[in-house]
Amino acid sequence: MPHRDLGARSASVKDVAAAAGVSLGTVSNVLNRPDRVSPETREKVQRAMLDLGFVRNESARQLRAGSSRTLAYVMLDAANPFFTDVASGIDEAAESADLSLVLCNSRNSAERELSHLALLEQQRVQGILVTPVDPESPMLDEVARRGTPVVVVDRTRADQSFCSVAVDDVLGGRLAAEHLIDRGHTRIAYVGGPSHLGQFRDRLQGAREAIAAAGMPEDSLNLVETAAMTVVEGREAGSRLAGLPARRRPTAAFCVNDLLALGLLQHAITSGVRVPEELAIVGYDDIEFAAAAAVPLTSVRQPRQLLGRTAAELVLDEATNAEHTHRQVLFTPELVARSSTLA
Amino acid sequence: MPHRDLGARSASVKDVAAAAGVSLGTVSNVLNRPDRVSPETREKVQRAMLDLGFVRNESARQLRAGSSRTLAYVMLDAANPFFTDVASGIDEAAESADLSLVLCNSRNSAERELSHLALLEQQRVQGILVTPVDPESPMLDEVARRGTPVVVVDRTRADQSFCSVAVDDVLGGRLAAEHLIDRGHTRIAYVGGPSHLGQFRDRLQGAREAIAAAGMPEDSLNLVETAAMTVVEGREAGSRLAGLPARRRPTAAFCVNDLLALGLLQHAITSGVRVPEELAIVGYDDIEFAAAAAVPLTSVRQPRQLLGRTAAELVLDEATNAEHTHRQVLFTPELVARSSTLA
DNA sequence: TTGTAGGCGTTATCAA
DNA sequence: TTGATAACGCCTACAA
Repeated sequence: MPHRDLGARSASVKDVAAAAGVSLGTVSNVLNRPDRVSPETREKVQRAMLDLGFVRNESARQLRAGSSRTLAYVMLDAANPFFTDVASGIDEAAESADLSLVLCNSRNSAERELSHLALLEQQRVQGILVTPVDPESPMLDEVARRGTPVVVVDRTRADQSFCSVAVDDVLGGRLAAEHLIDRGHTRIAYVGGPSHLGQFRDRLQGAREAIAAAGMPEDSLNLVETAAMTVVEGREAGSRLAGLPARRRPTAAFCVNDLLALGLLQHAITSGVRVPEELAIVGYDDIEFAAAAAVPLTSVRQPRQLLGRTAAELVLDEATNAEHTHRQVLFTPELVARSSTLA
Repeated sequence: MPHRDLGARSASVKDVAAAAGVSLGTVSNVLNRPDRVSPETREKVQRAMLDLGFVRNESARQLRAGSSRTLAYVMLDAANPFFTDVASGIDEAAESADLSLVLCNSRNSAERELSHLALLEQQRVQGILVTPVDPESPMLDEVARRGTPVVVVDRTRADQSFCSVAVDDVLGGRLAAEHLIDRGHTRIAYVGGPSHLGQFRDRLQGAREAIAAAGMPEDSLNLVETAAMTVVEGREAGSRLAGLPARRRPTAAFCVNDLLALGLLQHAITSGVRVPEELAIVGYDDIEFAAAAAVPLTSVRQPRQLLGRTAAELVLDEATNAEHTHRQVLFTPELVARSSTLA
């Protein structure tokens, strides 16, 4: 004795028409051009819709229309506040354009990313924003080639076959390292990974440039590679640093993102290492929690919301403007100095 | 001179059939029952699909099939790590069931929530998980009545007309207050808001029960109402507390969530108030950043991922099992004591 | 193994 | 103002 009709197909315009005693076309008119139908009929039809619990079938609608009213953002890691801020920037822009935004989380898995992209493409979304696991993934090209606008967010591609919005990571790395050098540090850890990530490499390059410009030896920079950019990995990196003999131990650490920096900071504090006196720490992203940390974190700020908003605008342009040309927007990061580097 | 055909309709099975020189049914077979078609034909068809950049039209597919393969979670605030953890629990369960999860963010706006719900309903998603702005919203009933399974996450309803998963907030409030009472505090601030939120009220009730059980006067609890549960509001609450004359100023604060607690902590630190000596702080949720805070935060932990996973299982049961009956699952919170309350 | 036909629900066109 | 009809793209019987 089932409690509920599982297969109960919901009412269609046809059912509504029958119930209201009008034709199917009239119902459609009530929905789409209410002014073309007399008040009484309109009311009768609306009454029937209510009674039957009529819900427009978006699939049918879209099939007919050919395109949807939604935008999608495939996030790399929804648990990282950086990306949720980017998403909120996108959301804003989507709302202004009267589109709704759906979020998909690839959780750092290329496979999940792939299946999300495939589904979104099949759903004929207006455009896809994506922070890809691997920006060089050929899937991105395929999706774009088949006609869905794709914009790469917070990453760049070697070629210029996409619109992208990103922040100058080399500059950001340079700013962070210069700041530490200015404060007199000569042994600096560079904490992050995995090392194949573009951000890891770019920020490292910037840091190296700063080291070189200061006339310091290359090995002033001590690489501490992590498996991921999470708080847990940051703590782990902390214990690795602590394991070094004091004379070789860095007096400062530049972390590729704030989650790592927070983990590192946490390790330092629980093991009695004073920050910044014994270990200065610079993070990256300036997420909200950076300022609220044990020791407020010096960090490299990126314009997160702006990043998202701009990406959304680009994808909309690509979706609606036949004259669209790809653009690679590069924003400038900014160092925010706080106690974690200021004695 | 357009660079691109905007309206270019993408290839359909019919086009593929024509290109491959087979019938439409064969193409469909290649897609859905590849074994029923000879290897050569199959290859020919696949070649054509590749050449034409064929992408299945999910709308058409769904229209035919009647239902989609996606689950949706309408989040209250994607910027709150608590909810992203819940989301990841849902995601896990969805993945096991071979459904894909889309996330929508209502950003605390009833209006946005409404439009997301409407669209999801029209899209005939398999089920909707939602942490509503207002659990009593009639829209939830309507959606459910029209046939889309709806599960309320991290909230409860007065009636039992939905499946819901939540955590015992009264108990959580009691645990937090008892902990502070045990540590000898007699003037405790209760920080949170807006005050109409169920969580605000339930946790407050729990705190009051603890106060009463300890034989303390009711006004041992000092309400500090905030406009939202964010870090910024927490800071603001801090300055309000600081404004009280010392003899009336609470020596401890119980914050309705960790974001508030982090903001409060941040204010305390920058204004030289020692935590926990001068002000003990308890948060709620035990988000990852709580342990990494300036002073590691005592907090009431909720089983976030489990919450999500359970909610997903309930909605799937409702979607597939005709014998389904609504259940209200209530999990038990747990106090995690850290330095912010331990001198 | 392959081809043909009908229908899913909506919308728009056209005729009444 | 209202009603009939065709089409969107896919899938599945059923027929060849």
